[in-house]
Formats: sequence, C-alpha cells, structure tokens
Amino acid sequence: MLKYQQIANEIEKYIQDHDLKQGYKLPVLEAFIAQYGVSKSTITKSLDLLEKKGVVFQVRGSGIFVRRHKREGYVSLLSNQGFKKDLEDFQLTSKVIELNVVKPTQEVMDNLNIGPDHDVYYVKRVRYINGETLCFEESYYNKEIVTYLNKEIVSESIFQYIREGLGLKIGFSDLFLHADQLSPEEAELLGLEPGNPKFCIESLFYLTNGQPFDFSKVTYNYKQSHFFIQVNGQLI
Amino acid sequence: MLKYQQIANEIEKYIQDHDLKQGYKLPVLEAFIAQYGVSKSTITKSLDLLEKKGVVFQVRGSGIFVRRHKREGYVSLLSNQGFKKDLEDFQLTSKVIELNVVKPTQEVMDNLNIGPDHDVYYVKRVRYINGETLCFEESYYNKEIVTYLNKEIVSESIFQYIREGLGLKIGFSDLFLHADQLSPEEAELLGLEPGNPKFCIESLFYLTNGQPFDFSKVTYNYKQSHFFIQVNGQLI
DNA sequence: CAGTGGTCTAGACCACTAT
DNA sequence: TAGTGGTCTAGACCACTGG
Repeated sequence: MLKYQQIANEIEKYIQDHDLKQGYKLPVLEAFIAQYGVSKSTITKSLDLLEKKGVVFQVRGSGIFVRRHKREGYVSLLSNQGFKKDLEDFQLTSKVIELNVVKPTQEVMDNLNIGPDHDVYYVKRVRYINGETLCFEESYYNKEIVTYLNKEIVSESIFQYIREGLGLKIGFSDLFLHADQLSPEEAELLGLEPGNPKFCIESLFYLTNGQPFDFSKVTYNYKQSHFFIQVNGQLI
Repeated sequence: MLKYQQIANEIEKYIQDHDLKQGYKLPVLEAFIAQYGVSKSTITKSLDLLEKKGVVFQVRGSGIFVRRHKREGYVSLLSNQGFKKDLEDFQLTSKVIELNVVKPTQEVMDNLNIGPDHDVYYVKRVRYINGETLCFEESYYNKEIVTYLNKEIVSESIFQYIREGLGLKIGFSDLFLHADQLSPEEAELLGLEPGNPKFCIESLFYLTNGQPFDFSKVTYNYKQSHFFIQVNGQLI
C-alpha cells in the first residue's frame, strides 16, 4: 500500500477510534511529518485524500480539523459501496427475480455504449432491509466485460465478485436521481400503493480505463431511503 | 490566480470549445509540461482538479481522457452553484414569501450549532423555471455571520451576495436527500396534488473555517427535478 | 519494453489566520 | 508577526498499459 494511503487510513482510524467530533483540531503538518517520517508533500496528499472523503477540512493559517457529518440511517451516495458500509448494522438480503443474457434495448445501448448484437446480463433483484422491502433493481452488465454471472453471485455482492473474482478495476460512476410515482407493478414489488412516491437512482459504472460495464436502475421505497452527500470546495 | 487553477481552466475551456467527447485522448503529461512551462507536479495538480470536477479521467500507463457525462436537463448536485450554471438556458425566477429575523427551532439550533437566543434570518421562497413551479425553499441563516439581508438580495442570488457583498468564503456543504408525499399546503405551493411525490434536499453550508451559516430545506416539484452526481475513485 | 501516469523527496517561498 | 497550510520546483524512481 502506498504511503499516503496508509497514513490517511491511520489518521482516519485514529479519528474513528477516539470518536473525535466535528471541529476537533488535529496536529499541525509539522507534527505529522515528524510522526510518519515523510515529506510534506506526502502528508499533504494524505490529508487531501481525507478532505476529499469528507473526513477532515483544512484551513490555511489555522489548522486541520475533523469533519463529521452523518445523520443516523443516511447512506452516502459517494462511496461506491452500495449499502455495505453505511448500513452495516442492518440486515440486508436480496431476492433474485430474474437473471438472463439478453440483447440490449436502445436505452441500454446508449448507456453502455454498445451495439444491438452485443450480449448483456440482465439482473432483476429485490433488496430487503430488516425484513422490509428497500428497493428493486434492474441491472445490465456488458457481457464482454462481465463475462460470467450466476444466481449465487447475483444473490451476494456483484461488485465484490467483479473486483475480486474477475479482477476488474472499477474507476468511476455517474448517478442520476429523480422522484416519481409508483406504477401498480412497482407498488406491488415494494409493498406500497400505486401513485406513492418512488426515489429512483440510475447509475452507470465505468472501469478505470473508462469503459462502462454496468447500467442500473434502482427504485427505492421512499420510506426507507435517506441519502447524503458531502460536497467539497468551491467548484466554481 | 494560481498556476494550477489557471491551467485547469484553460484545459477545461479547450475541451468545451472543441466539444471533445468522452474518451477523447488528451496530450500526454510531457506535452502539457512543455506547453505551460511548469513542473510535473503542477500539471498533475491541474489534472487532479479536473478529475475531481469530473472533466477528465487519468489512466496510468495509458493517458488522460475526457469525461463527459451529462444528460440534458439534469442538475449537478456537486457544484454549489444553485441552478445558475446547469440551467443557464432556462428562465429562473423567485418569489419571496417571507423574510424575517426569528429565534431558531430545535432543528435549526442543532444544524447551525447555535443556542436558543441566537437570531437567524428565515427566508421562504418559491422558485420558478420557465414559468412552472420548480421548488419552494425555507432557509435559515446565522445572523451573526450573515449580518444583513433584505427583500432585494433575497430575490436574487443570496450566495453571490454572501460571497461578494459580505466577503465570506464558502467552504463545503452537506446534503441530505429523500422523497416523501406532499402535504396539502405543500401541494398548493407547487401546484400539485396532496399525496404526490416530493423530492427533498436539506443542505447545510459551512464557511471555509468550518462554521455552518445556512441550513435550508428545499422541496422540489418531482416533475422538474432531475439531478446527477459524478463519483470519482474507489473511496473504499 | 517503450510509453505514460503516479509517488515521493527536500526545500524555497507564498498566503492566510489569529493574536 | 508568529504560526500554519498551500504552491511550486526539479528530479529520482515506481507501476501500470498496450502493442
């Protein structure tokens, strides 16, 4: 593991273990440099990483401070981890409704950037949290990249399999959010009434080399879905 | 302006002006170093900034590529700009319903981290896009930081005034999202039916020194609200 | 294995904050 | 004005990609 990542992890762990609150002042740069025996740039890179993750914020001329957000039960949209980490105290299960190799629709072709003869895996799942229906999910995987899936894999963490089983490196993703009304079929799946709200997230996942490999449409039970995002810097 | 920001801006402008598409390969680092006459670290910092903004992605051993996302009409949640930039082709107007100095509720005290005797500005607005109701917004500003507001300011861009009029530096923000059903009063304001979906965003804005100064609750017309987020890196 | 991006260093100098 | 984080350099070396 790289030095700056290692250091970032240690600082983050220290913050968690000591339950440091928002605004707590961390040691000055010089102290970190001495503690870890590295150059200023390396420490700076560690802290920039933590800042990007929303763990700290740095104030020039003043110091480095803990940033601690989080409301209970809210899931971060920026941490690519599905729900695994934010809801680790909750019981998460999945039921696979369908798993097939199909030809792409126009929408899928546009998003995965493939032609009509290209095979894709189609996966439809319902996910439960503490016994209640959390969401249902329709995913399309480019079969040239995600070469194999089966029911067992799809019942567990597909992304873990993609990373560890297939050795693929996931790079970045685009998320599209909106709210709408549930159709009768959707309401049935979620145990709600037609016309009730739904919180929809469409996502497009890319490998590090920029190839899109997964297009997913997830519809959440509005009663269960609370999300948060930490925004950094003035991106103006 | 800093070198690395300047260079980042020029590269971004070049991409926009030439309408370069996702996957387009940009010049190699060496070329940028020669072109701008700066050190490798500086160029790297420029490109890291552009990567953070979702403009490019870098692939070790391969190159630097344009990342171009965007669906028409979707608003980025990560660009702190209200709607100004993403919807610049649209007609945006506001109607101020209420502007008062009040004492904070418990919720506002918790979020702005202030006591019960502390004054806050309360602003309630409805915003329209192309004549249709986009959202209504209730905002609370810490009056010790945002010392003065009037109807005129509040009808325009409050944030521009905070930055330029008051000289405050906005640092970062937390967003909390959920969907729910409209109450009769809310439905009336948005021109929808009670029980219809609403897309809610609560946000908390901080100065660069970490002080929260604005807590806002925005309720969107679900028919008008489409958001996107670009996620970088494997923050695992 | 050549090309390309990423990490890391040591140090000079700059810019902001708080007192 | 002392303290603290930010920028920038020049260069060595590392790690990944793709033909």
